[in-house]
Amino acid sequence: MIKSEEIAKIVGVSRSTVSRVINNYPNVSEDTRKKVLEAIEEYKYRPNAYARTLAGKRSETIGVFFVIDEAPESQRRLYHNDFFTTYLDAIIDIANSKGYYVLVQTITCNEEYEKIDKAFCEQRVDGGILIGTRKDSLKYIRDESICQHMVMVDIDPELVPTHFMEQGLVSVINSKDYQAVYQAVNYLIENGHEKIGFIKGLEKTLSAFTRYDGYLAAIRDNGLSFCKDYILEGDFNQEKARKEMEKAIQKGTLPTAYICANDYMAIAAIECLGEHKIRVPEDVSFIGFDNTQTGELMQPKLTTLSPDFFAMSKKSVEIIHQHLIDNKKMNAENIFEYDVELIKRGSVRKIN
Amino acid sequence: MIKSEEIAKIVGVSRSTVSRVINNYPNVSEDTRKKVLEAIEEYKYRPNAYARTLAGKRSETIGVFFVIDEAPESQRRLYHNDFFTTYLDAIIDIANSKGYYVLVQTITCNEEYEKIDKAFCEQRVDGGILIGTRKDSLKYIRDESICQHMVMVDIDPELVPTHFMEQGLVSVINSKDYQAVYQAVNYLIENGHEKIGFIKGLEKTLSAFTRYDGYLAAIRDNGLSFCKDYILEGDFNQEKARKEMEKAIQKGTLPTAYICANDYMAIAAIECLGEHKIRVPEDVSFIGFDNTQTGELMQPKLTTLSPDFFAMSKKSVEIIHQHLIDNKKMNAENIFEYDVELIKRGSVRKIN
DNA sequence: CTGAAAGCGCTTACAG
DNA sequence: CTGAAAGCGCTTACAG
Repeated sequence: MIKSEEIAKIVGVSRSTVSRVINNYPNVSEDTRKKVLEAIEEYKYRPNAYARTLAGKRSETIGVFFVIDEAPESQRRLYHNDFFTTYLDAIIDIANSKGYYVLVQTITCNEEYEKIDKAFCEQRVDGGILIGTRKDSLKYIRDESICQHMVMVDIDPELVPTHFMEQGLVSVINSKDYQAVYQAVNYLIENGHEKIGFIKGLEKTLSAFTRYDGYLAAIRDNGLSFCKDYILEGDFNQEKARKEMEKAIQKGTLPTAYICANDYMAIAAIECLGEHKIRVPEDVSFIGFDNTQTGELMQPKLTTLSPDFFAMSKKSVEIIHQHLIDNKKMNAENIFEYDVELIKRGSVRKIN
Repeated sequence: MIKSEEIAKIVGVSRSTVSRVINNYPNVSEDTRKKVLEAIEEYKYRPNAYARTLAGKRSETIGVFFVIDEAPESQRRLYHNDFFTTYLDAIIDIANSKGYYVLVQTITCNEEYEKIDKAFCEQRVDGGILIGTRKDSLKYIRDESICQHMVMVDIDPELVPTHFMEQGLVSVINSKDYQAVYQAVNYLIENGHEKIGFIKGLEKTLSAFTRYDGYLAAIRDNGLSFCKDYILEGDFNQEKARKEMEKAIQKGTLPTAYICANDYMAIAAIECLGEHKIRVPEDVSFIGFDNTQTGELMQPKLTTLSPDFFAMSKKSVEIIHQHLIDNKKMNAENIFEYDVELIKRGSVRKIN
């Protein structure tokens, strides 16, 4: 591997000058710059990233940390989650296109929040994106270290310590889940539904809470009576949703429509109903959340709430990029909320 | 951020000794080791990864390079591909559990193969996994640089230059797609099918070629006559599969069963048939490839060929891990092939 | 078992 | 506009 000193020797300049050319500094004569550039090209010289970083440059790397609850033996932990994969995909694309490397890590238990600190302390990453944040995430993050360029997705801004926010060290990106579900309830009401149920997500997450909250508010504001039997517990996974639906069927306490905290649970619930010859949307209508591919391919196609994952992940990268470029902290404006679209398909029926 | 020199001062030893403790070298007295460890713990000292690498240690990072054809604007490039996401997920999990970091990059055109070189040259990665390799990939990789610890997934070993293989620098991991499709054809024949069609994958990839090859061989070996009309062109994506199926329907040249180079195309084709009131499996039987979640959730559930992605990606990481630990090259044994399982579900019908 | 010194390959003030 | 020197925070022979 050729190094800057050798390039310098070849061209007949000092290492400093080679460095200036590499870093595109202005104080180099055009003639010298050209010669150096040619040598670099000819000898395929590539500056050692680690030496550069040690000497004061950035690592040009963004860390992506996924908080995952499932056991490490599970073969489909990231994969299983459309939210994660869409997000990760977009982050990689956008970060790559801006010249950043992406370092991905999973966090599967509280001790592993340590990994975030570690990545920052070891200077492996310039900024980080924390995804799938649990409510209690923040207390596992040390004040001093992490507080550089951090974007948190799906976390209640209230939970971010004030000094983090004030110093503009942490940004928060959320989708407007409350409004989304509120709108979904209204849509069902417009279609004649009055008995509207809800399948809940994993309690610990903001989105689970907010989605349910939107449901409750909409029910109340529309003067519908709250019925406990219409609420099914859930954790975003299919298994639990299926069991809860099974119970509801046995009890015979089905509403005419369900809103589900995600598509996967909707799909599982619909399957379960199908096994009992209860049909969607003829007997029960369904609205999911996340706009997964499967929801689009199934029959009937699943009506769902679609967050703009791409815009959100793009924003995540851009925030870090801006921080790094300007080398300054965020302004007051460090909470971003994105609209969620109601995608009307075949799983909701108009009733009388 | 505290550094080794300060730890040394606190404990009253030299930096060398601190370094020995960090690296778990044997030549340190138990007493000293203990004291150093305590100071490290107390002051939350973390060695700077970049300094360590520069001084001769490994970067402890594995690069994952995805070759993707779709345009950068596409919002579901990685995500869209179950093969990629499953693979990536498993790699991250396994690599993380062994203490490696994972750097992910996408390669969307020939020029971007450069990225692999760059990551290695800049010493950002110790080893690499190249996924979704096209037939002509290898010529874009420079001999000298890349030739360290590289695992290639889904590439014809014949195409790897002999000196790469001989020096044990590159390993190849494939699934037994030929045998898989061969078996699938037999399964269809057992179920009474004689008119068996095939929807092809993207020509440039090994798996597309091998899967089709397995089909051709099985047709021939079973004495069935090859019918050109039964073969639909494809590129692993739904759009093309749908169009081709539409054409076949218009021509009226449908076989009684199709094997598809992946599940996505099967799903698209089935949808297309459905729009023409042609039912699966009543009128046409289907076998997919990849065992996607969608295939499992649709009605009827898709019969499919399921590669062991998890085992394959695990092996990828383990190979690199072994290389790095032993610091030696691979033996003659550097081609690995994994069985593919036929998962029998509802999309194949027994006919007379 | 331990320490002083050189070195990893860059960047960055400092001088000129 | 350019170069010599110091420094980034580690590791690794070398001596003892």
